[in-house]
Formats: sequence, C-alpha cells, structure tokens
Amino acid sequence: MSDDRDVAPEGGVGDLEGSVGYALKLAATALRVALDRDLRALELTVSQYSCLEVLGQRPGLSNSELARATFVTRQTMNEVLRGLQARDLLTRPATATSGRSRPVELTAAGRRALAEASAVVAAVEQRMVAALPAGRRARFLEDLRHCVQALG
Amino acid sequence: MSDDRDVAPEGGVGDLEGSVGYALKLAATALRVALDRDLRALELTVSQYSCLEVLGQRPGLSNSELARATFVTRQTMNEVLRGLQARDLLTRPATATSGRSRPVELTAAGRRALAEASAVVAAVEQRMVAALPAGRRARFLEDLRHCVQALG
DNA sequence: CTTATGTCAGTGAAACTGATATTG
DNA sequence: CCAATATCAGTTACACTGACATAA
Repeated sequence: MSDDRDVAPEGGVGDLEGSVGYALKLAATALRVALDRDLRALELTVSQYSCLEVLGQRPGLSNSELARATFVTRQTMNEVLRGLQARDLLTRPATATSGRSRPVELTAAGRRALAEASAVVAAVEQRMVAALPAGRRARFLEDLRHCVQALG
Repeated sequence: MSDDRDVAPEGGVGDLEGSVGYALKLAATALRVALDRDLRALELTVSQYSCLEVLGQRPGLSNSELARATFVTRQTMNEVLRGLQARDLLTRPATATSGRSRPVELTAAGRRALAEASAVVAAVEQRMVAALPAGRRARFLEDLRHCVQALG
C-alpha cells in the first residue's frame, strides 16, 4: 500500500508513521481485536472479562467499587453486571444489609468462565510479549506507565 | 449527578498490575481521552482528525482509499467524510470521471482545521513522549510495532 | 461475470451524562 | 440536608456486517 509523496503540512504531527501515539493506538487496537475474537468463543466481551477478573481477585466488591477499580462509571459497570448476572455468572443479594450497596460474588459457573477466559487472555498476552526482544518487557511496561502518568 | 470516578482505591489488584496488555490498554485509553478533550475545542473527533491528517498528506484519495489507509471499512470512512463535508472542510466532485470513485480534497477551511488540529495532537504526543526516559523513545516505538506484528 | 466503489441501513460494544430513588 | 449507592434513560463515537446499485 502506497508509497507516494507526503508533503507534510506545517507545524503538526506530519509523520504518522513515526508517531508514538499512532503506534500506541495501533497496538491497542490489535490487542482489542485479538481479545474480542478469542473471548467471543466463550461469549464474553472484554468488559465482561475485566469485571470477572477483578471480581475473582476481590470478591464481594459492590457495583460502585468495581467501577472505581476498573476506572469506569458505576452506570457502565452496572450494565456489565446485568449481562453477567443474567447468565448466572455472578450473584448479588436481593437486598442490601446496609445502604444500597450489595456485594457481588462469582457463581460456580462464573468461576469456570473466569478460568477459561483467563487462559485465553493469558495466551494472547503471551503471544504479544513473546514478540518483544529479550529483556525489554519490563522496560516496555515501565514506559507504558510513564505514558499514562504523563497524560492522566 | 456527575460525580463519579472518585479516587481509585488502593492497589493489590494482583497480576493485573503486571500485565503488559492491561498497561497497553490504559495508555491507549489515556491518549484517547486526552485527544478527545483537546480536539473537542475544535469540534473534531479523533476519527475526523485522522481523516484530515491522511488527506493532508495524500490529497485526492477516494473514500475507499482513505479507508484502506486508515484500516477501517469504507462504510466507516464514508460516515466520517459525510461529517467533514457537511462542514465544508473537504470537497468531492459531484460525479466521478471514471468508475464511482471520487477524489477527496481539503478546502481552505479544511486546511486551517487540519493545521490547528495537528498542533493540538502534536502537543499531546509531546506531553506523552516527554515522559519517557531519555533515549528510550525509539525502542518504545519499536516494541509497540513488535506487538502489532505479533497480534495482527 | 467479476470486481471495486459508494452508500443506505442496521447492529454492537463501550463509554458517557442526566435524572431519580433509596438509605445511612 | 448530605453523601453514596443503584439504576433507568438517553447519547456519543466508533466500528462493524449486510444489502444494493453502479460502473469499469
């Protein structure tokens, strides 16, 4: 695809090919597509997997707590929880013992789904990380965090 | 009320913290949010900016060619073009000289918008890249490309 | 007949804001 | 009254697939 001239306009990014931001977007998109495809076999979206993963590590979190843990609004998390609860992958007590907050727990089916999904996601991550030159993984991770800090 | 997204709780989220995939997602999200916010001042979405940028470098591409250049479907690009054309940021001849393909060109207003947007995007990118330890930018870029290759 | 293109229509996943109700 | 929580409703930005017409 393409060669051709590129007459950069004035003063801007100019060179998409050399842009770190552009490369970052492409990498994240590739990751998202790979996860979407492989998780689809389990009928899970990436958001649903994320929710299950956090819940597996921190059972009993409420909707709002899960939202904070994954940096989304509680409205967004509520939607994810509804989907998972409808499939009996998690449970919430019908009524809160105090306030309105209700602790979310994985069901047995939820734990099975999480185990399968975790394996799928780990495989994708492994495929990605294996492509990095030896010994550069840790620095790559560090650089990604620097980016988040600088932007956030 | 739009409170929301209080301060994140403590750490201890297990191996999510050490995941390259998770860090990649966070970084890309942070970048997207920053671009969204800064481009909004110009009433441009990220997709619209991408289209303008490619068009600035390769004027005269058709809808389908632009789609291929930015890795989206021609349907998706068509939508972006409609938005930009409605604001007179680009023009297309009413009829094709051959086939159905029509070359897209920036208008004067389109070039002005691109120049402003390019500066905004470059500033965000600069902010991000400046956070990387000296001399590591090139390797970071290379690693991102390795990830894309491994996944795509 | 085949292929590329443009375009209309619908859908999906993921996020958001606004508003309302409940409860400590 | 105030703050946190849950949830209903609407919206946005972005991407997709399907279908159809057109033109080389």
